[in-house]
Amino acid sequence: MITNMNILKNRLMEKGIKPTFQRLKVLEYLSNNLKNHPTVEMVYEELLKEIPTLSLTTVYNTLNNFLEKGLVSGVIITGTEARYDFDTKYHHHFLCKICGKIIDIDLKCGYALGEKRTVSGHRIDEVHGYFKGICKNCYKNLGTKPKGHSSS
Amino acid sequence: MITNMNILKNRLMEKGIKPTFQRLKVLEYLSNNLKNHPTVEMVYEELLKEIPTLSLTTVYNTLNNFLEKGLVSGVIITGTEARYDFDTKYHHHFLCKICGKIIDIDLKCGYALGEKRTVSGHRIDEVHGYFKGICKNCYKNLGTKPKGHSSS
DNA sequence: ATAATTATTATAATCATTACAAAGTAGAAA
DNA sequence: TTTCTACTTTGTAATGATTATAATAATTAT
Repeated sequence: MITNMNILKNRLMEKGIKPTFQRLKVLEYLSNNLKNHPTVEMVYEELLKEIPTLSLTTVYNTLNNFLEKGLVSGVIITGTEARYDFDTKYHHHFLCKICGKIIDIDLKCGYALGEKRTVSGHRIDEVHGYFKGICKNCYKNLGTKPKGHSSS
Repeated sequence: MITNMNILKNRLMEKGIKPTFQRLKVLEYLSNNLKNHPTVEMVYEELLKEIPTLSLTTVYNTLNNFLEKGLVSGVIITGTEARYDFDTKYHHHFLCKICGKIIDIDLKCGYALGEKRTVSGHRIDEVHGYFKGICKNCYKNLGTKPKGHSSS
């Protein structure tokens, strides 16, 4: 257990969110999956084991609520589904095209760090940045597993 | 007419794409809308005026084809729909929460410019970055139009 | 011209997300 | 405790973007 329930409860209340059981559980799941950038489905499937009556709508509502209140941050990277991050500190992401893993990236850049307030004169409210490519680990294994010696 | 048909035709052929009428028209539309970051729907609706038999599927197929061949770049920024950019030079975007306009942003950053080949040891294939906020113009007009003096 | 390949079209299917209304829950007022 | 009210959760249906599929059309090679 990385973070205990009382701390999570306080985090909710600080943001003016009533700490219901479902909300606590969603937040708990996110806090225990800091590196996974979970999708709505991932949160739902996992919590369903503990809360068999849980509704997918509740997970959507809860995550949207958290997002609005700045309790979590959203990661749009695959284009097909939203992902959520317990870590709200400014950071970027790297999506590996092979293993599908999403890796946190810290850049020493005033924009990436959220230090700059404007860009080209426009007021910045959110900064999003991501890379797509092949992660260190998959790249290393590329030579190891030949792609097959089918034809030619 | 920013770019003429022959140049566009050559661009298609260079990338190994057969220059059909529909493909040329889609590419022409993108080249004439460099600053609009059009959605599939925008391309479809506009071209339908010239090509009444055009299918939405063709626009999807064509844009995906262009994307794979690196003829255009994709912009995922609103989260609800894909947008396309004739300009494949590395650049970032700014989405104004008020007017909805997407503005091109050039950052003097090795990552943003696509100069760096790796980040944290991972091989970079694509770089995506965007800001959300209030654009210069909308911000200026904020004071001008009070939001109403309803209650309180 | 005929066959083979590729492109386009139309329709249906899919998938993530949102809308909506019913049912449940918790706390305040009586 | 009971009742009232507001908010939460739930389940189902609707939406909207995108993809799959199969039929038709056009192009290229034989």
